[in-house]
Amino acid sequence: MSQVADSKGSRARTATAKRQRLTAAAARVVHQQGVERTTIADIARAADVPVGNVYYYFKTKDDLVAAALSEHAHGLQTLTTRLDRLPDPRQRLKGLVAAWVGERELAARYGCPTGTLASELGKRDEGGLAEEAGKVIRLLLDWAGHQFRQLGLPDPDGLALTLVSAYQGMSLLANALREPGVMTREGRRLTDWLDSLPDPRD
Amino acid sequence: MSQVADSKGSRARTATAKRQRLTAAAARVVHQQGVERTTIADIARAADVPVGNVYYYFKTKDDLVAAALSEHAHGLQTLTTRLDRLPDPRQRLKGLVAAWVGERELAARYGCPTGTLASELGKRDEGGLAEEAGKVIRLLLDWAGHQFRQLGLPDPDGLALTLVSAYQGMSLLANALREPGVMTREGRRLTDWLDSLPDPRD
Amino acid sequence: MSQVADSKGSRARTATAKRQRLTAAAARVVHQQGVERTTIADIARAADVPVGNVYYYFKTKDDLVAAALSEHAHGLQTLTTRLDRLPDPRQRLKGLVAAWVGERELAARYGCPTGTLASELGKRDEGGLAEEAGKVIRLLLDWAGHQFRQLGLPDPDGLALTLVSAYQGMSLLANALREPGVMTREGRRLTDWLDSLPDPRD
Amino acid sequence: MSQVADSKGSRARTATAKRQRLTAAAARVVHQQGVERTTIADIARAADVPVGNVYYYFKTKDDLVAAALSEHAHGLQTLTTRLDRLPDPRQRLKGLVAAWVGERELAARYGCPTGTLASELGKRDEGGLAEEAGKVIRLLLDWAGHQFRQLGLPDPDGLALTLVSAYQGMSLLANALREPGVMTREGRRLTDWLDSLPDPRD
DNA sequence: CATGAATGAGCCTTCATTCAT
DNA sequence: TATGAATGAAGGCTCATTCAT
Repeated sequence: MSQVADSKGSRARTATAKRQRLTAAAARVVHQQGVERTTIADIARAADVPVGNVYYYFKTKDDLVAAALSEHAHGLQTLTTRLDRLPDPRQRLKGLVAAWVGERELAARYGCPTGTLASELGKRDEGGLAEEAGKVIRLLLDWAGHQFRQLGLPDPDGLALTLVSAYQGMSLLANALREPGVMTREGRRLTDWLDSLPDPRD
Repeated sequence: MSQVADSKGSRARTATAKRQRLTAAAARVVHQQGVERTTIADIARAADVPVGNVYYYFKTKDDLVAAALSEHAHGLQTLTTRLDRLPDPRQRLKGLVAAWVGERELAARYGCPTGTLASELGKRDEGGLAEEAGKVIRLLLDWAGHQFRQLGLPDPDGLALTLVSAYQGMSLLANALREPGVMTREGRRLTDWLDSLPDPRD
Repeated sequence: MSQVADSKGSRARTATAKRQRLTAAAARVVHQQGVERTTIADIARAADVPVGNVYYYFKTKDDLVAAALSEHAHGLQTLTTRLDRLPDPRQRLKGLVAAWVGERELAARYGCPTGTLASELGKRDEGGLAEEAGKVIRLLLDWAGHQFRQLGLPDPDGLALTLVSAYQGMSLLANALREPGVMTREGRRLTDWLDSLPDPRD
Repeated sequence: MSQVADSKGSRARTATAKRQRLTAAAARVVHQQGVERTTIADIARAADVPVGNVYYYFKTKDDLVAAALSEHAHGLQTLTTRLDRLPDPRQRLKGLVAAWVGERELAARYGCPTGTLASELGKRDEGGLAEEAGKVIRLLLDWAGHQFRQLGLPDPDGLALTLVSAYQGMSLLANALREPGVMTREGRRLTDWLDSLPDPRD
C-alpha cells in the first residue's frame, strides 16, 4: 500500500518538481532575456527538460510567461510575509527598500523582474498577460498601502504609489545606466523619506 | 542641366524625406510594439516605403532602432531647448514635469518611449544599443542636473537622478496599471517637491 | 482463489470492453474528423482510456484505423443480417436503401463512414489500409450482388455496382452540399428503380 | 518605355507564373496525397519553389488549398466551355460523361479531385473551405441542370443531381476498388440513360 | 535609387510512440 | 496491465536580409 502510494507520490513529486523547475527557469531566463528573445528551447535547456516535454506542462509559451509572472508574485509574497513579522510598519517598509537595494546587481543588469515584464507585455494587445503583470504590481502596491495605512498616514495608497513608483524608476535607471549605485543612492533616499514621515499614532 | 539638378535635388530631398519618414515611423511603431515585435515591414508600411527600399537607408534592423532612439533624443532636445527659454531653472524643471504629464495618455498606453526602449534593449548582450539608450537617458539627467546646479542646490546630479527616476517609475506604473491618473498624481507631487526646494541663491 | 479468478476474469472482461470501447471510439471519431486529423489522444479521450494504455491494445495508429474499419464492416454485417430476414431480395435491397436514408443526417454531416475512409486511405501508398477499405466496400457489393442474383436479374454484380455507387455518390453530395435532402431524394429514386426492375422469376 | 514595360511585365509574368505553378502543383499534389498528408514543402518541391517563398504568394496552407480548389473549378469551366460548343444539350452531357471516363485511370488512383477534396474538407469545422468545395460541385450541378432544362425535361435539377451523384459514386468506387473499369462500365450506363431520356422538344 | 521577389534559418507547436513504474 | 510522463521528429509560419532588374 505504502509502496503504491510512494510510487505515485514519487511520480507526482517528480512531475511537480519538473513543473517547478520549468517555472523557475522561465522566470529567470525571461527576466534576463525578455519575453520575445526567450525561446522555449532556452527555458527547456535552463530547466534541463527536453523541448518537446515542455508542452506537457505548459500548453503555450504564454502559459510559461504567465508561470514566470506568478513565480515573481510568489517571490514577492515570500518577501512581504517575512517582512510582516517585523513589529513596526515603518520597519517593514524600510525592510522592503533594503531588499530592493540588496538586489541591486541584478536590477542593474536586468531591471526589476516584474517591472520589465510589465513593460514588455504592455506592448501587446492580446493575451491578457499585461493585465496579469499589472496585478502582480498591484500586490506590491496593496501591501505597501496597507503599511502606510497602519502608520495612520493620510493617503496611504498615494504613498504606496510613490514608493513603488520610485522603486521602478530606480530599477530602470540603474539598469539603463548599468549602475547598481543608483539603487544604493535612491534606496537611501527612500529610507530617509520613510523615516521622515510622522507617526500620527504617537 | 537645371532639370537634372532639380531632379537630383528633388531626389535628394525626397531621399532625405524618406529617411526621416522611416526614422519617425520606427520611433513610433517601436514605442508602440516594442523592438522584437516590430517588423521591418511594419515600419516600412507605417512610413509608406517599400520594404526592399528600407535597406537602402538602414543597413540592419538595429540601425533602424538606433534611428528611433536618436529620434527620441531629438524630441527630448527640442523639448529642453524650448524649456531653456524660460528664465528660471525651477520653472524649467516644472515645465518638464508638465510635459510629462501632458503625455500621460501615451505613457499609460505604451510607457515612456526611451525608458521602455532602454528596458528592452538592456536585455541584450550585443549590439551596443543598450548603451545608446543609456546615453539618451543621460541627456535628460544632464539637463536636469544642470538646472538643479543653476539653482545652487547641493548634489544636483543626485536630484536629477531622483527626478528622472520618478518619471520613469510613474510612467511604468501608469503603463502597467493602464491608469493615466498615475501621471497626474505623481506629476503633482513632483511639482510640489520642486516648489519645496529652497533657492540658495536668494 | 475465487477472488483472484474473478479479478482476472473481470480484468479480462474489462480489457475486452476497453478494446471494444477504443474500437467504437475510433470508428466514431475517425468518421467525424478523418484519419489524419484524429489524434490517438482524441480516440483515447472518447473511449475514456488513458493515452498510454491505448498502445497495449493497438500497436500503432494504423491498427486503430483498421479496427475502425472493421467496426464499420461489422455494422454493415449487422445490417445485412437483419435484412436477410426479409423474405424477398427486392425488399432487402429496398430495406438497405431505407437504412441509408435513415442515416441522412450523419451522411450530410460526415459522409458515408466507409466511403470517406476509403477515399482518405486511397491517397496513401503504404500500409495496406486502402485495400482493407476496399474489402469492406466489397462486402456490400457482394451482398447486393447476391440479392440481384437471387432476383434472377442479368448482370447482378453490375447492378450491385450501380446501387452502391449511387449510395456513395449521394452520400458525398449530401455531405458536400450539407443537404440531407439529397439522401431522401436519391433514395426515393433508387427505391423506384428497384421497384421497376422486372422479376424474371415471375 | 517599352523596356520598362517589358521589365515590369516580365517580372509580373514571372511572379504570376510562379503563383500559377504553385497553384497547379497544389492541385495536383493535394489530389494525390490529400490535404492533411500534403506538406507545404511537398507543394514547393513540386512547383520548384523554395519553401519560404511559398508564403509570399499564399499566406497560409489553407490559401493554397483554396487555390487548388479554384484550379479544379477552372478546369471544370474549361471543360464545360468546350462542351458548350456542341449543338445539342444531350451531346454535351454525353461529352461530360465521356470526359469522366477519359480520366478513369486518375480516378481509379486518386478519385475525383473535387469530390475527394470536398470529402476531406467536410470533416473540418472552421475555415470555410468545405463550403468552397461545395460551391465547386454546385458549378457542375448548375451546368448539368442547365442542359437538362434545355432538353425540356421535368425536374432538370434533380436529373443533374442524379448525374453528378453517379459520377461521384463511380469515382469513389473505382478508387476504392482500384478498378478503372468501374468508370467505363458506369459511364456506359450513364450514356445509355442519357440516350433513353425523351426529348420533349420533338 | 527603387522595388517586388527570394532565401533560409529559426521558432512554436503537435503528435505518434516509448518508457518507467 | 495501467498510466502519467518523456521524446524527438516534423510541420506551418515568420522575418531579417539579399537579389535582380
